[in-house]
Amino acid sequence: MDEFAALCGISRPTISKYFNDPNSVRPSTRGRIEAALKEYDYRPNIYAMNQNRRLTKNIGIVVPYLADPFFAEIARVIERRCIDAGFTPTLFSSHGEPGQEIEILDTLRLLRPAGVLLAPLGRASDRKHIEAFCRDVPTILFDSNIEGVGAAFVGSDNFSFVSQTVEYLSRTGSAPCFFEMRDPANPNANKRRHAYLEMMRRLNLEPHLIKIDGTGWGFEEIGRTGALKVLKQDLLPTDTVLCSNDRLAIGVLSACHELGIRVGREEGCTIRIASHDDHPYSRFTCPSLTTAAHDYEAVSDHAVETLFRLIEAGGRLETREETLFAARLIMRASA
Amino acid sequence: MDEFAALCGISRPTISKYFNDPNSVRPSTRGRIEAALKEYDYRPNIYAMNQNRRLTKNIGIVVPYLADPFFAEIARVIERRCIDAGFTPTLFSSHGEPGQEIEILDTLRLLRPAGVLLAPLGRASDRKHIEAFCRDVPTILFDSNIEGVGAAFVGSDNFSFVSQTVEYLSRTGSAPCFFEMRDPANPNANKRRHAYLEMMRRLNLEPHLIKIDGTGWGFEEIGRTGALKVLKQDLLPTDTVLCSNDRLAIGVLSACHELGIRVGREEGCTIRIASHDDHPYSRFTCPSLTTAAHDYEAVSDHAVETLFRLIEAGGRLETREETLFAARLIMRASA
DNA sequence: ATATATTTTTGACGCGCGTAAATAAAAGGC
DNA sequence: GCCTTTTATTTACGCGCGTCAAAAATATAT
Repeated sequence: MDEFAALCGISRPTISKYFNDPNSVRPSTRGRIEAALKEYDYRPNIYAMNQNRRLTKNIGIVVPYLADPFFAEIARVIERRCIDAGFTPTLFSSHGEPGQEIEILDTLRLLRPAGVLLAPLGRASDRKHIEAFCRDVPTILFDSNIEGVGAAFVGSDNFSFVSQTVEYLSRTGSAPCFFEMRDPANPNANKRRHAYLEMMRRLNLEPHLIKIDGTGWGFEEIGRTGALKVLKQDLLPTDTVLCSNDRLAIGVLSACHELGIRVGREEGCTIRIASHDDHPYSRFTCPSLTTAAHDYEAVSDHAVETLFRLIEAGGRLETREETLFAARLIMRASA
Repeated sequence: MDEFAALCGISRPTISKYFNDPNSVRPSTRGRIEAALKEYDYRPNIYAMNQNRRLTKNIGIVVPYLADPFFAEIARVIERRCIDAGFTPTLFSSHGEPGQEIEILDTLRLLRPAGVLLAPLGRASDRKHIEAFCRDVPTILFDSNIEGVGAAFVGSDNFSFVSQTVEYLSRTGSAPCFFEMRDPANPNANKRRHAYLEMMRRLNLEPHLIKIDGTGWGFEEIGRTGALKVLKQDLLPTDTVLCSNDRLAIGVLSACHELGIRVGREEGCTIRIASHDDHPYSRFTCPSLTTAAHDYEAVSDHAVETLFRLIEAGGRLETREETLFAARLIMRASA
């Protein structure tokens, strides 16, 4: 920066000022700087800038598992929003490991981020550690909530998801059973089960929970194995299956195909399958998957906007906001 | 660090030395530091460390499109390897945009990475810019090659992929036509087309290329739309389709299902579909997808190991190495 | 105990930048 | 042209650490 300042014949502090806000210097000065900029392609070192700045332009984005296209997609949208707003996002994935999540938060502190958008692992998360982090760094939780932690939570309204699918399925055919992992790591899964039970109660229908075994993030395989077992033993209490999430449903569809069971609402189909999330691939499954869609855009936008508000407010909001977006039922071929 | 040094009653340079290599200090000193470490959970600021270090422990990982599970998966494996080797990887996605790729490389310089693992966008990449980057930063290209750029390239042998699928398909049924995008962004796609043509020549079979329109990274949708058009107009020259990659194939499968065309090698199926990549979802498609698998592990491991060698060698290798790993044919239900 | 080798400490400088206060220069108004 | 306001410069310090050279302390060998 010293060299560059010399090259444009302007003092370094003025250059520094320019990079913090191009409009804070006189137009003539700005012109000279920008002319020199074209010639000598200099750019300030953002990591050195962050060392002394009162407030950096860094934003941390943390997702639990990036190899899940759902998170990959939401991360992509959020990243873009941050860049467009003049921030420098850095993306981290916990890769499903609580240890990694802790490590990431510890590293993130050193970046001195203006704010963080955190989608926690869920039940596996170290609550105390995340709490401590949120006390020091302005943080918005998204996707999965941890009660009372972070300045705000932005996510989807699980009841809205399940109520729509249950209502639709039971209106157009037999009432659904609920297909889920026995021990789901994600708190949304529990909320969805409760929503299912509540909806069935309201509709005066008998609920059936099918809990399958399996751990980790390989949901498709877990769903497939679980479905094979259930289907082979003919344990399905109804011909309509509502899966907790699309990735499980993808596995169930695969199992059905393997067993020659035709899925859908067409003539000749013996089972209907629906699910939740509107996973990027759910429109390409065979048959395409009837599901309840997240309002990706709304969740991303609102999470980012809330973070910006939080940053501008100096890192504190008056009350902890919880914003939930309703789902949109997507009727496709599977149910 | 000053404070922490005072707390353990040891000088700051010694602490600094400890963090660079715990074994470089006397065991008794090390013991005292580690005891204090437990008590006062201090950790050095990696971004400040990187400012003066001769060689940082940073590694940059750049992929073209993280919402593609193929890259998400490979990034996950590579990240893990780097962490295990004591490095600090930072992951970036170009999100399919050449501008982003340039931006990422420019930002990456500032991190002063010891090395970079770069999977370029391909044809859309700004070759000059990447070349300039590689001159300054030790870089290994992976997945898609840019001739002569970077210290080495690690990828898969496209001929091995296509030769195996073509051989298998033509041996077990009618010879395949080749289904691809008209204007693929990825150089591997071109290599695969050439491999297809060459294999058909060797087997003395007539080649058929089916080129479909579409741009961007939404390959499934492109494949689906293209296949719908081709199938509806009955333009398929043979009952066996070899897709350039699995994501296109997922779209083709979806189109077939939509049109009631049964896919597979079983009785009653009218079309066979095979593909390349062994995408994480290809085992869950309906029917499951016959494909040629990347040796993910080998590519990841070798890329990382080559980078470590490059770093230890001071950033230069004697000659530019190109390592290609053979594919493994995965026979599933679709062909 | 002495000499030698090893480790640690001290002190000082640098990385690339932000920031604050005092001073100097330029712009605008009359 | 002079005065006031705005903007730019100078100077100096700080961030959290690496690194180097010289001096001091400690360990090892004899």
